[in-house]
Amino acid sequence: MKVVLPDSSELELPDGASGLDAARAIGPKLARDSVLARVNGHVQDLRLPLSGGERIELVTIRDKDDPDALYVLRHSTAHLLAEAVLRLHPGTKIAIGPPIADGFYYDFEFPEPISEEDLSAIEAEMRREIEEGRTWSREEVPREDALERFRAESQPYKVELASEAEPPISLYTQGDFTDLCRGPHLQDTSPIKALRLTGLAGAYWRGDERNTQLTRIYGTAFYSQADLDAHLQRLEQARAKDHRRLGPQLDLFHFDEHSPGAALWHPKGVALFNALEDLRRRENAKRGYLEVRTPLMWDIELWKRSGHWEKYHDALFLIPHGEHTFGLKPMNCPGHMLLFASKLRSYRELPIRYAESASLHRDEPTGTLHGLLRVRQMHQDDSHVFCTEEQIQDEIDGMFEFVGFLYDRLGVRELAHAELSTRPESKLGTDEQWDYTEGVLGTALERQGIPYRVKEGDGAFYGPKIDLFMDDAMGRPWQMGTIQLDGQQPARLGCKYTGADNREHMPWVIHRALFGSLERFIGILVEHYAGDFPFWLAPVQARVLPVGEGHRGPADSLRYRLAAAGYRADVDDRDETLGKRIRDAELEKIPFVLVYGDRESDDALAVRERGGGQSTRSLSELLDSFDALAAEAGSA
RNA sequence: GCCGGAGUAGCUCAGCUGGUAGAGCAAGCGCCUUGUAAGCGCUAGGCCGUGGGUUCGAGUCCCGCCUCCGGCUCCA
Repeated sequence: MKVVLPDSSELELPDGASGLDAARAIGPKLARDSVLARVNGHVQDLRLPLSGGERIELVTIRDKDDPDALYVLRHSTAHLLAEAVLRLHPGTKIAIGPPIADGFYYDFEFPEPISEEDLSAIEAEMRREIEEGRTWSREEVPREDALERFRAESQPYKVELASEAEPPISLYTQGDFTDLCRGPHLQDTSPIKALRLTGLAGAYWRGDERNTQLTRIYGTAFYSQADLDAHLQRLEQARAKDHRRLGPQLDLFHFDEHSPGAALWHPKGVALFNALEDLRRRENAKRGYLEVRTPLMWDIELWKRSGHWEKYHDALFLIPHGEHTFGLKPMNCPGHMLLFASKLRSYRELPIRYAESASLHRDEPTGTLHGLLRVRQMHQDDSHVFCTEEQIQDEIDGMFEFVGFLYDRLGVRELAHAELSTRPESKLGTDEQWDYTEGVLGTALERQGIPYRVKEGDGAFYGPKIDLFMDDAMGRPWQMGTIQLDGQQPARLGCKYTGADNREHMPWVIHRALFGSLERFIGILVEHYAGDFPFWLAPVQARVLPVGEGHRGPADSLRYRLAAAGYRADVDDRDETLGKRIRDAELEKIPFVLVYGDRESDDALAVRERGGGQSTRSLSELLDSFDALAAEAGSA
């Protein structure tokens, strides 16, 4: 048979030859260095037979940045981990051990609990295995053989997996350790040049909290020590962008243990917050949104009527009050429904777009709080659009235009990806309604070309939704904006309008938040810019530094004239050297520093830009450039 | 909520096997009178997260709780 190589040449091989045989036919070095075969674009274990006509590519240890090459390396390292764990902790039950984005993990049920201190011994054992050398062999067996084997070894999780796996069932063995595994795997341990166990965590079997909690060990591996070092350095750099570190450091906000999950916003943080709020308010107004305010606290009877109580009452902060119980609102929708329903509406009024950014409270589980990214008190740029069925598509399209506008202004478009969630098991409404609404959202996403995946059954109980996500500095995804269609809640809360046919109709409601939680959005912005905000967002846009004591008066006057022109400016007149104050301004990432001494006047200001560029400009020139910078960011 | 880890001065951290708590930066005061990324000196500052226990004696050992960190689950 013949197979096709990447350079389009053909290679003649005996029938049934494997990827490894192909490598051998080309050269001994290639055979030694190959880690997997890519056959017609799909990864395949080197040991598996090829078929005539296939396009094959051999991935080697030199392809050290190839994701597939890293996957196979880490997958094999995970097997070494399991071998080491079984040797050091006999009686451990092994579950699954896949490669993941930056490494691998393996889930175990240990006979005795282990702690992080045990990891170094396990890691040393893995190193010993590599030093000794291990070769992987692959075999395919009937299901019954696999079941028997894992029963004999008292490995219940493997028995469960083997009983569900698609035949042929493949087993990989290195040393005296055999694992049920689809592969592919390395030929032997020699390419594993650097490894590290990075962490320990609880993880539920099959991701279901009703199941046993297993112990997950995380690790990573590379083809060279330098690559591991570079990886660890990248992590260090990402940690330096952590908003939980930068926030207090830049004097934006902090948290106090007496109100977990609720930020204390400092003046500079509020400046940032308000810059976003101003943008939101201005752009909402341009698009016909009407700002409203509804109560913070409601009798829980309202949540029972809206349908939220049944599913979400655990997350409500409750306040007993006489015969009644009130709850802090976790969302604005019922209030907006009541506002709409407060009088008879005509189809001529639609669409009505209510917007509100009130404080919302949700009693999130303790273990889930995470700086500004997961809080208990937050503010959404929330809105509810009441419209007819014919208006839905236009409204949705308008929202996506709005999202694109905001992302471009804030420079975060490339961070965004989306999910479309369809009908859940427990839901309100008929299948026909769900067919329609899911279709509308899917169409809108495709028109916008936003990358997305479908999550079957993950919709809200009242309608399908689109969730917009962004990744933090560590690469963890967070849900930001959301757009949800709702044909149920308006009915429950008595929303209706009179149509052109003079009959009563139910409006559709589109729930939407584009930033999502302002808190979370600011957290992402801080990490994205590492605190180096664009001029229009910077909490302090300009700082005036009087050279000597005698320059305090003119420096103050300059600062107030900048403020009068609408810019956030302050003065640093501490008794410190100029060099020290410039250094501090740089560390605070202030875009403009104005040194003011004997040589300066309104006609000649000494301007230093963030990072060090210096120039001399008149005050009016400076204000012109401020105006230009602000306008560029959509702030005008 | 679950698993593992951590909590010492405003911040970053040191404090070995139990014996009366330390540094740098920041702060206050003084000197210097400053020209584009750290001037010098002095001073002050700590229910060692919190409640209990063991001990002659606990920052240090044990238990509960709180908060935070890494994950898991959840997230209208």
